[in-house]
Amino acid sequence: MRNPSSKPQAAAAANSTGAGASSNKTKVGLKRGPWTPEEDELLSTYIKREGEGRWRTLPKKAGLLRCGKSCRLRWMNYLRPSVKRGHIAWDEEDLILRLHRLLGNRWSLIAGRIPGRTDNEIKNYWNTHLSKKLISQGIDPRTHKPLEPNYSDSNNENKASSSKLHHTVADHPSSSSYEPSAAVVSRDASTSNIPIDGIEFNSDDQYQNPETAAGKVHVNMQNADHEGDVTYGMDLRSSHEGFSNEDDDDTNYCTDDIFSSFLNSLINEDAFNSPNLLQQQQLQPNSTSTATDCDALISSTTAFTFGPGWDAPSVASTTSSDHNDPKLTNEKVEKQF
DNA sequence: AAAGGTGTCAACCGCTATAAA
DNA sequence: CTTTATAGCGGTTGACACCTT
Repeated sequence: MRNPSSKPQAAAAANSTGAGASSNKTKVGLKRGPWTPEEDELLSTYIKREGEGRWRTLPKKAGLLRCGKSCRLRWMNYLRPSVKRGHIAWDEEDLILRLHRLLGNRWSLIAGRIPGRTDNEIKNYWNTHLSKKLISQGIDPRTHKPLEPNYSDSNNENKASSSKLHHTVADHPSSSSYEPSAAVVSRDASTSNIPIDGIEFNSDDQYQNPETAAGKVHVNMQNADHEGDVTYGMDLRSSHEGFSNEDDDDTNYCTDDIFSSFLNSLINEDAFNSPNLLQQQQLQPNSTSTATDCDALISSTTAFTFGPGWDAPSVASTTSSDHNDPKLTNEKVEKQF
């Protein structure tokens, strides 16, 4: 991994306009591009003294020639003490895979479940590593379903002709159909026994595609008014400090808690290793079984009228189509309840 | 060794949601 | 109700490092 500090210094020397600075809407007098150590110091010092927030006025007060948005991003993604940098461990990778399958490209939500990691980092990691990894294993990174047989080949051809493959592949996979045949794909060197939700690693250290894995859980998360959309009945807004929100009122706290439990349950292999769990719970709605995360799952699915019709892959599928509809933000999803 | 291709990641953009005035 | 400010999100870009030929 490159030394993050090297780039800003080089860029500062070159007075670079910075990455992604393609727009001609550059605001006069505002610096853009990579941050210098001096700017980092100014921002850190100011925020430690005055706290976060008021990003619009912050640059001026802190003596920075940056827009507030840029300051916020720099703080959130790089300077915050809680930001963990460095290689993403295999267990984190597992978690990202699971969460992505559940949530799609909800990077902030995913990041909120992985302490110290930022949405930007996870997004980058997904685009540069995981999507390619899944493709190489014959899995559509958007739907987490098996790719069509020729996908890989045609993809490789594209790879040869496009240096931006990791963008185009992630955003526009061509697979619209697939054969739900035994798509047992090999996993890399990791020795994890932790099954991804619905994806179970077998004794050969391979994971089985959710479509073929036993114990497929169906939870109806579709809303009649938004067929195909994912509708979570909880506060989906992420917090980079995990999932705490000090401003939450009781209701929000409750829903956030439920959502956390719900996600935990989905992530937790128990929920998927017990395919009859939902059914059992529904048959015994007054059951006083032990209060576990699975209970939270059940209660949340009941509370938010999730019927037995949702399967995790379809969530990934539908959510991935969501990003063609940017209006369906987390907040919007939340509001649907 | 040089040139061109590819991968990575920080930073940008446009957009939406929410709260406050 | 409208406007404005703020916060936050996902997608995209481009500089730089590394790899391959």
